[in-house]
Amino acid sequence: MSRNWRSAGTVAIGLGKRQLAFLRGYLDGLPLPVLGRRYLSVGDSDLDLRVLKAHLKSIRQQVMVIGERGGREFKDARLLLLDPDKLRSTATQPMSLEEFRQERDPYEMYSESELLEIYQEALADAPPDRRAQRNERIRRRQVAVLSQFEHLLHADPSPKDGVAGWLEPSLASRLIAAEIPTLGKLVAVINEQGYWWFKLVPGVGEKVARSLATWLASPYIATSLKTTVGPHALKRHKEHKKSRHCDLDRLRAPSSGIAPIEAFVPPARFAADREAVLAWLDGYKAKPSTYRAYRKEAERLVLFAALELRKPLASIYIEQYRDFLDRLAPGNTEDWPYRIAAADWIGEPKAKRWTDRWRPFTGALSDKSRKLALDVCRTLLAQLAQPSH
DNA sequence: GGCGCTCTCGGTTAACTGAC
DNA sequence: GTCAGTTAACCGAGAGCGCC
Repeated sequence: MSRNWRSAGTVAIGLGKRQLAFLRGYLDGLPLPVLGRRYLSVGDSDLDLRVLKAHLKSIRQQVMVIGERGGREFKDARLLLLDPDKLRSTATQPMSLEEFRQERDPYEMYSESELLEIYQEALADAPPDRRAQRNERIRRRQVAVLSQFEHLLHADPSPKDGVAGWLEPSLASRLIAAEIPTLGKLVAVINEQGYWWFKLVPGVGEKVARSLATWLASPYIATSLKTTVGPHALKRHKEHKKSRHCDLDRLRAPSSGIAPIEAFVPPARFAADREAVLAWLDGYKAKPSTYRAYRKEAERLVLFAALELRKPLASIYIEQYRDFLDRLAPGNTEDWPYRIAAADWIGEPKAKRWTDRWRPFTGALSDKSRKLALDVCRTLLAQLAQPSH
């Protein structure tokens, strides 16, 4: 029975108290069928020894994974992989009284009480069996390690935890190979890349990726991590498009403060400008092409006014924006009097609006584009200046 | 996993409309 | 006819996605 993520139906480790009790009983020498009935609730049809051994192997593997959560202090976890039968069979049993009699008193010269006294003296004088003592020490350490695992079972995940401490081993190793070593990094990568993040991880497919994202988004995990994957990473693009407003929840501004207008958080005194522009844009929603073109231009103007001039729209001149557009170019560092570097205004072409890579511009504008931009902005400023606004 | 078609996006340009 | 404002279409690139 394979217990990888495909057959188990889960990517996360799902060990509980019952499984630990199963392992503890095994280490104590109880027969597997007894443990299976008592702790795993397996039916008689599953009492096949091979099935039970597979359960045992799976539990041991998961215990090793959980041991990763404990770091160095659980370096003894590998002791749990030792076969308890071997630990017992190597222990030398003391000679019985009858065997002692045949060896030391074959002709029955001693009375029962005398023989018993000699026997006890011989046992006390016998050299210690070092292997038996070592095995006994290992057994005690096994029990101690198992007790410590009880505590780890209830540990909350943290962003710094390694993926190897929480996920199925082969999955964890693939994430680590893809330079995703921690749960925090995993959430960040999923949010950055979106639903198709798993394309970055060879050997991880859509089904597993979805399962992983769902696990990370579960309330308990999200609360523990203090971060979670966004709704965009849980659904394919077309499915998500039906509820596109959700995108706005996760739009995040880079450190410069630049963000799509829907997510832009301006200083309080400019909040009214942003609202007025959004209201103006609403008037064009029935005309998608116009809405898109106007949003682009209005967005740039609002960001420029709030982040560079730090003035409300009502007090800026269109010439100031013209000067900004004239200077804007990817390599312009010398002839650049503004607060935010030109490079921070310019992003990758085709970057999605809801990613951190998005910027208002993708390069210097052509003459025609500058003219269109200024025309749209002039119209916007004129309409905002009207009394109704 | 590879391939190829489709979709989406930002930038750009051209066409359309109405006022003068 | 000219101009400003508005709208639609096109382009190129990348991502999405189905099929094999």
